[in-house]
Amino acid sequence: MPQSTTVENYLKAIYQAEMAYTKQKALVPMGHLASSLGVVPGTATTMVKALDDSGLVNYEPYAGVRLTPAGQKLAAMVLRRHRLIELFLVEVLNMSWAEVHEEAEHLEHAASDRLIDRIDLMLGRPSVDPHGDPIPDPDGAVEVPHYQSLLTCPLLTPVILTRVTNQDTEFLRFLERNNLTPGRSVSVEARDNAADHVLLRGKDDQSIAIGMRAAAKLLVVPTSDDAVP
Amino acid sequence: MPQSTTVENYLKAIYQAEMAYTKQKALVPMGHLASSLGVVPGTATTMVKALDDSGLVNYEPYAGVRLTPAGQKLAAMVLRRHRLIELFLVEVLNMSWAEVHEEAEHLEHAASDRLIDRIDLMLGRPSVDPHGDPIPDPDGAVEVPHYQSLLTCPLLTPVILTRVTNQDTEFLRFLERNNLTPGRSVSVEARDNAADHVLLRGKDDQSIAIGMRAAAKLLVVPTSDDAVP
DNA sequence: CCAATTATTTTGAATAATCAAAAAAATAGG
DNA sequence: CCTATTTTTTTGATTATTCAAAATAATTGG
Repeated sequence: MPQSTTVENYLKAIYQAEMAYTKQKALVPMGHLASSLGVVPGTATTMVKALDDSGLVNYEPYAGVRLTPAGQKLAAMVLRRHRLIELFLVEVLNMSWAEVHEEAEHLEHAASDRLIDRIDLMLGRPSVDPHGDPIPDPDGAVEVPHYQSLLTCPLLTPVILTRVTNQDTEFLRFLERNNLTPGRSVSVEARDNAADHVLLRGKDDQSIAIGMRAAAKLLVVPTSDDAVP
Repeated sequence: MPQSTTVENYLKAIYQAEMAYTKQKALVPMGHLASSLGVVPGTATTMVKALDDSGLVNYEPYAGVRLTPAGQKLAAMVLRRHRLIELFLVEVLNMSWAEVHEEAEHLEHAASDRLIDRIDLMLGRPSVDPHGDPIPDPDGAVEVPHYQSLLTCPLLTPVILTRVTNQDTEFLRFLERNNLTPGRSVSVEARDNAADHVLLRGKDDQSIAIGMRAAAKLLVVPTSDDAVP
């Protein structure tokens, strides 16, 4: 039987690809899965066939993979552990926002349900992690609000940074240095497709240019969204 | 290259066998190592030969293994992580004294040095874990006081329970139910070799009989040991 | 000190996860 | 609708870890 850490990593990668890469419709291509796991394509094929045999995914040769309900549940539990651990490390152990992802990447496979429940309780059953990623509930349910990004939000209008969909430590450190962390208010001064940049201005009136690739990873909500009267 | 979790478990087992089983003199026999790791003897032989090649142990065929200084250091780090994690789970997350061993058994391989240092700091650089086991310092140094056990301490004299050298969950739960946790005061009323039991009386004046095997695992210090005047 | 027992090592095989590189299938552009 | 390119799968090996069982060495009690 396969080792659970490996299975968990495959399921997590497929889950995240289903979320981000394709918009719920299509299958996840083998090539994408392989590269996101850092293995050669042949390895992914072999493993995915084994996961199919275990009933965790549906594998369609030459087309791609998709999680079964059982696979979705397991993947959501891995993400739940990961995100609760991240928040715990930041809130309770004062670890750096930029570095907890790496740590959680290992701990997510070692923490028991009992421990995760303690953490969940201690943090007050939180719904998002320090990067704004939603924390699946114990049944695997997640609500994923439809956010705009710094690439799509209106110009010259203050918005609140709400979620960062990139866990690269260097990138997070850059954001931290420039006060671009969840909860902060910013507005987009200008976008320039040719220059491939987005010009931001924060509350501190400092102006920063970031690339469009990066801007797409920063999700926002309108300021004063006292919607639903 | 071998996977670190496996190596860590072998080194830890050898380290603990060197401590407990033999009193620093002899080599750890393969049979003992194999059974404490739950593998067949042949597996232990194979693995130990690989560890020897890595310079972590000295293996003497038909005689046994011993850790090299490098192996000792690594083993001490595993134990340091394990014990700090146990204490953290009890102190900060309010987990049960009897159950944290199992949890730490997994987390010890996943926690980074940075995390362990945060935990160490938060707990005030503690020197013992919830079972009274000493926590190695970051250089691998441990001070192991010479304790008496409930099998060797004087009769009818109050002593303080200081360390429990058995991590079996059922056993720990039994101790917890009977108020036999570190810090408690007890005295040995009687010992009966034929009956294989030791009769204890706690502060609450309840009397409990435990087997001699068990009594040997409960280490104690004399009450009011204001030694060193 | 030798036979019987016990401990250890060796051998051969299995499983999990991976890679490199060859083969096959799918896709895209003229 | 074919060829060139890209993607995926297959094949053959490799490494880490393990077991079962045979072979060998060590020990122990007459």
